[in-house]
Amino acid sequence: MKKRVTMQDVAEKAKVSKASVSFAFNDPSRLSEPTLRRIMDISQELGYSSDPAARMLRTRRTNSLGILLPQQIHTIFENPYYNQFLQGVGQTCHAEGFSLLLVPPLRGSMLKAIPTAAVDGFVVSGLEFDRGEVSALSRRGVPFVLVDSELRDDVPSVEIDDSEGVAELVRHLLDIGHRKIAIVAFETGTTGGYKNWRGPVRRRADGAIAALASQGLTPESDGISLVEVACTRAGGVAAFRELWARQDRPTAIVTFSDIIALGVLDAARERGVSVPDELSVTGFDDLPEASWTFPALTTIRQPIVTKGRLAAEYLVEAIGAQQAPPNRPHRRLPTALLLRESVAPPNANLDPDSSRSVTRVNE
Amino acid sequence: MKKRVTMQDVAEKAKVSKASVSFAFNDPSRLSEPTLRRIMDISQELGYSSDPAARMLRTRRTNSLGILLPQQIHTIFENPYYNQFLQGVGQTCHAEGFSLLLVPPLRGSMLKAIPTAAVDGFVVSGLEFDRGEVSALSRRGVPFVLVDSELRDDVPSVEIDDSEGVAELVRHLLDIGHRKIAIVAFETGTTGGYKNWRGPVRRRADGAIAALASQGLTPESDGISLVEVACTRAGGVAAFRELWARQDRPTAIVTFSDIIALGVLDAARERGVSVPDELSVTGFDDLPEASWTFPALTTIRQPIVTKGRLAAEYLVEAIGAQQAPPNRPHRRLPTALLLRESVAPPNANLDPDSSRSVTRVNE
DNA sequence: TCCATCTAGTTAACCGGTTAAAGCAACCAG
DNA sequence: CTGGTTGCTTTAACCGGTTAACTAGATGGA
Repeated sequence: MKKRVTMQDVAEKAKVSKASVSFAFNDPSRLSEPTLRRIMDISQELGYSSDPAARMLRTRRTNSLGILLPQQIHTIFENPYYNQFLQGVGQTCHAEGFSLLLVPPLRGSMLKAIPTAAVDGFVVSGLEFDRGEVSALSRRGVPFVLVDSELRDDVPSVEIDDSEGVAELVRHLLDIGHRKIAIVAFETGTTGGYKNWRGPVRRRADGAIAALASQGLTPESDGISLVEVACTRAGGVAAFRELWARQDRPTAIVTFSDIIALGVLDAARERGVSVPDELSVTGFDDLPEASWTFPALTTIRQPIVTKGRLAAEYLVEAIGAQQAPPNRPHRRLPTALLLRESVAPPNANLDPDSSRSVTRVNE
Repeated sequence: MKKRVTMQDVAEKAKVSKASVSFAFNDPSRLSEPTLRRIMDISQELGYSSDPAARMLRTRRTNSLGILLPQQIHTIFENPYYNQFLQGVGQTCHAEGFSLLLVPPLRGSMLKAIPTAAVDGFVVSGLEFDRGEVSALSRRGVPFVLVDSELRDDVPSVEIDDSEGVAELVRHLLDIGHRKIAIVAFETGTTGGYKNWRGPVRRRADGAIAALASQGLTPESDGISLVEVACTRAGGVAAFRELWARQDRPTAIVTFSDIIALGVLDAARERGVSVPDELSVTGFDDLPEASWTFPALTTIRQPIVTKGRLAAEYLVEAIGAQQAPPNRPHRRLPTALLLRESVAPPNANLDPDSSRSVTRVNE
């Protein structure tokens, strides 16, 4: 158990000041050739390695970005959405030379994790509503960018047009004749039904409700229902079973995540229900899996990788400009409706033509 | 642009010492009720948030683990292997309350990234041979665990039995009659053919060669070949095309990664080559995708999640014991041969019985 | 000769927390 | 009255780098 080697140790042995040792590593041109060589040799000999914490304290730079996450890390990696999102953030990290710190909730709270992370800024994911996080982030004194949570006008954010994405899909279902539509959201940790939903789920539900309204339908109308389940394949299985057990079965199930939709497909297949002949199913995200399944999933594509990349770019920009308040803090990315095989008109035999893949893009 | 609020500011306004402010946050029981309340109120009012760098410098703790990676972050997230591995590491982070810092190479070098990362220890992945990294890590003064690189006896590592895994597979292929076997490795950045391969690829190749030897075959024998491609689906496609263009086509392609194997399956299907009737294909890893494809992939399962979890647990243990040298630094995990549909005897019609899934476990 | 300039280095003040040790008052037991 | 104990708070020494400002000596042009 030997003592750590510090800059002071090197300086003494090389008979120079601490400053010179610092220059040797950070600005070698300020030293003469022999001095530089001596310092480097002695650093090598003593096994010197500089202390990141000390450097960070003095320079106020860490060279890492933080991602504030709503769930524990191992859960995040089970979710293909985050895989894509982190790819995008990773692109920016690479381009700008940052490391990436994954910051899960500390003792169950995102709030508590904020003051302890040594980062130059935060990308905040999954903040559905503000329990004090925004204020804690401001205190913290580093820039931050919210993703999928346009909570306040004065806080930068990157998001997608959840509402219009779902609205477009639901309009399509209505157009081809569906009138018994079940909406399957993922849980937001609220109680009291869809009226208390928050964040992206709320916006998606709003889009669906708006589209339904154009046909005079409401969430309370016969045949329409809104339920919530865990955002997992198992959640999708549960959703299908619940909906199929009802008197008034839906002809279309609109889920707010491809993962849930895959679970619905699993359960339907298990039950011998043919998709899309007896039931249409839709997803959200366009994960890679969505196009591999049988039948291929009709879904709302969102540019997840781009979202991650842009959020991080935005953040890096704010870090560079030491305080310059961004003048247009919100950035909204479009979605695209991908029509694949899992949707057909209700009670129709499978029309071969309907299985072509068609794309429509918003905006 | 306002100045940062420090502990000193709070202390002055509350008419107490810096130490009391520190106690208010870290050990409130040391303060009287009114003082504590006053300090907390004023912290709130001024918007105080403690500085992680300063705390880290003084306490010598960061509460984060580092993962030293061989590629840029966005590339890592494209690789399902790392997805699983990070899940495992994430489990330990959760259990032990750590954040996770992803540390990609800095200006192309893992070596340069080591001194700048503020972490309590490193899990090192993909270090195929030592260009000074081990020594830099020692200097750095934090514990570290190598994964899949048993480089030195005195450095802790977690790995799998690559050699025996592949040997078992190749023995099986030989048993069922294959004599024309192509081995497809992924690139290790070396030149000069298989004799210069390093790391896991080297060990896997050694296993294959040992198994071949039991039938009097060598890498130079007719029908046997060892090639290397990128560890991507596209790499697998390229490998199939090259091998299939030869005079002496293999009856079995043994790849060192499921990703490559999937590419081989893609290319074979495109070419109208039936697997396993005309060609047997095998992978390595048992990624989730391996069991979904048609035909399901015969592969060597390795416990990736467990490997990540154990490496991190090992690291946390070393961090806790401030210097205690671990007495058994190497941990080797077993592989399992999973026989699925992509393998059959050469030139045989598909035997229905051979498509059952069978498992054999080493050791 | 004198002053400006350049080179190679030094000095010392930070950065913002933590914590061992000490101080001080009040209380208590002998 | 004395010495010990308890409860609350302060003092001051760190942790290990970075960097603005300064010095000393050499060079050089007028």
